[in-house]
Amino acid sequence: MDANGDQHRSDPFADFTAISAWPHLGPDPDGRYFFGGERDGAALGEFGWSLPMGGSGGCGGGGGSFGARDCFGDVDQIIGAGAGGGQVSAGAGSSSAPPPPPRGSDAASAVGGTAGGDASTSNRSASSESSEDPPERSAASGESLLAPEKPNKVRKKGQKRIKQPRFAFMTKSEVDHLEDGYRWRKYGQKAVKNSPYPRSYYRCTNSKCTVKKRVERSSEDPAIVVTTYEGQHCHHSAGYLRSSTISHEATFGRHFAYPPSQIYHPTRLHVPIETSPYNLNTHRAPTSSGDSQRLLTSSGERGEPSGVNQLLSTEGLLADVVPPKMR
DNA sequence: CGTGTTTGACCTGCGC
DNA sequence: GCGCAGGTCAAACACG
Repeated sequence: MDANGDQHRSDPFADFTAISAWPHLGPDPDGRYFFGGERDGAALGEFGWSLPMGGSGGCGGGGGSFGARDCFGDVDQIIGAGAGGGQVSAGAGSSSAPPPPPRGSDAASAVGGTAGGDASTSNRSASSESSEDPPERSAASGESLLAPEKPNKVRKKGQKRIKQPRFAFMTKSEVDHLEDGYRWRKYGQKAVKNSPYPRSYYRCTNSKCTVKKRVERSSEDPAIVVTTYEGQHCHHSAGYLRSSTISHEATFGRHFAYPPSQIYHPTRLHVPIETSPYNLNTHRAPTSSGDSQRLLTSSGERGEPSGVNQLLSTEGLLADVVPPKMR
């Protein structure tokens, strides 16, 4: 509507510049939150994530750069050793190679990862709101994991929806919905203004988990998929395990309980993928700084072709809870 | 039958 | 207050 506010309005991440919900996280000099170093890993961990952060050490940098820690370096392999270059290896890397078991779980677990437990509660339905999923009470602890209140018509008037911690990253991929070990249920799709590509909304299928994610393609580069996660998983990726007798959670670590079918299935994740930092403020990967490249190189020179996601680096801009005003 | 997707309608926040 | 766009709901539908 307001042509003026189009930019802002269409910017799904415009509000990512708020205060951190995590005490151990701090803003970059420019006030933004990037994943870098252990603090970032911690942040991701709190999301129940162990995103590859690039090569080991030394990658941390000033504003915008995100350092990669060893713990995440391992993850790099998992997601896929970068083929270097920073540009997509369309068709490059053979995609059949199964990713090595993630070992970065220690970092994540150290952070608590999903251990936070009641980090999030269900907001899926009015019913869940009533009984066994009491509103978030961890806010007091500073985690700001506020109750995922029913964000719809059922929600009482005046009650504002509270944003949950979010982070985003962009990935070069042919597929929109990247596997991350969790089960997601698509609950909506909307056309995005100024973009020919729709935005899809997913919710974790775990009834007690309120994590959501939005997936959309960059209007600037259709090859790039921007994934935004919101909230924290209050469970492990057990959803997949139901169909698997193999506990990858036990094998790979809590944060990488990938189902065999997802990890090794050549037809599901064979598309070369490259994930790069995503500046939620600028909607761009900080390619100019070369951070991505460096990270990519540091983690990708293993030369291991990856059939799975090539998560080169993640500068998921940590977004976090912003003043309860978005809805 | 259970689970997931599609899609139009509806709600909400925000700028004007 | 209005209108737009983002976000969500929920019925219908598809699929294994």
